[in-house]
Amino acid sequence: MADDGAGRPGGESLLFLTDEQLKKGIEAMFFAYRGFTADPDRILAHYAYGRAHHRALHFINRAPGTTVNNLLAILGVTKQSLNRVLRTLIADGLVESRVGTRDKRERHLHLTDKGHALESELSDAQRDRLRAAYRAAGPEAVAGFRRVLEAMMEPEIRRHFRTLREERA
Amino acid sequence: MADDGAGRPGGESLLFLTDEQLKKGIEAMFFAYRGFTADPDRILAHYAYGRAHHRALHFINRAPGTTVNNLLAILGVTKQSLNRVLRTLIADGLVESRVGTRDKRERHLHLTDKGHALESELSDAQRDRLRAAYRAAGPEAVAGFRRVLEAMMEPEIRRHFRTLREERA
DNA sequence: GAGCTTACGTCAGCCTTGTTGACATTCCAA
DNA sequence: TTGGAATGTCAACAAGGCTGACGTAAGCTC
Repeated sequence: MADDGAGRPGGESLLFLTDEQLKKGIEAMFFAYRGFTADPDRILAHYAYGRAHHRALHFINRAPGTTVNNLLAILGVTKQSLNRVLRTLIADGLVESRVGTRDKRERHLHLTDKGHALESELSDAQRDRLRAAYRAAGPEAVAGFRRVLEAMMEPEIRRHFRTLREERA
Repeated sequence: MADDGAGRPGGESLLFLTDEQLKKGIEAMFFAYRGFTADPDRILAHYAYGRAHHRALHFINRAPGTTVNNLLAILGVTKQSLNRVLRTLIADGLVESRVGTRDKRERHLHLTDKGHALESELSDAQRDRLRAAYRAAGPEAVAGFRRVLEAMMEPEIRRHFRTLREERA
């Protein structure tokens, strides 16, 4: 460790950029992500669903009426992969697929009541963990957390992410 | 900027705990984690390895001479799953497995030169992304980022994580 | 020294979730 | 009318999780 010592004027301490600090950050991401998914994973196991189902439910809930192609782009998977998940969700009555009115090739996806119920259950668990973490870390930490996460995204996704934020303010 | 209004004495703004803010946090974690793994994933594809190999290389590098059981606990997978990965890494000459001296039942894992080379390649790419994100967000954001991530981990892992930190200061 | 426990490896089989490639259908738009 | 876009589906495959069972060597305990 050591090197790049104190805070110089105009250039704050760069200790947070040492390889050691960066490696700790990498590990923190790994471990935190595991914690982040642990609660929903436990719940999903009861229903014989997986993370892929959770993600689909989440984003359909966030953008009701979204098209399959849209969802594909957000989730970053192939249509075959998404279709498998979507098929079971539709068959199980959690998701409804409506043929588009303007463009009948498109399918607009909506959660049913049952779908909302599961989405809420998953969402509640995950929010509880995040809320606890936010509370423990404090509001300034949360702002920093969000800034770093945003900077870590692929540029195209970041644009999308920011768009979503504005829409919902 | 934006949200979380003023700081009241003793009890700062709690706007960062609204469901909407929490959902944005959840999405940020999802998208950021994808960015976080994107570069190593691309590199791994060249070598026909996957994320599991990366994780093994990372933690063996971090704790040279670690035992299989140790690694199992950190990675949170079964020994069968780890073994599959370890076997290929050993067969390909990236990892060396040495019989323990004190306890001959244990295998102590080390990276070979070749192993170090790949680990560095992966690590460099991932650190570059994190470094760029840190730089963009600033040192205070980084501190907050780390605090939230730590608070998000499972308690047992958090203890382990903090132990590692102390050892390396 | 006998017997239990631990650490590790391995075989077999299963699941989820990702991938490619090929192909059919529907329907908008030029 | 025809090309291309959006969607769905089939088949096959791979990575990387999992469980269960079994074997071996080594350490520990009585």
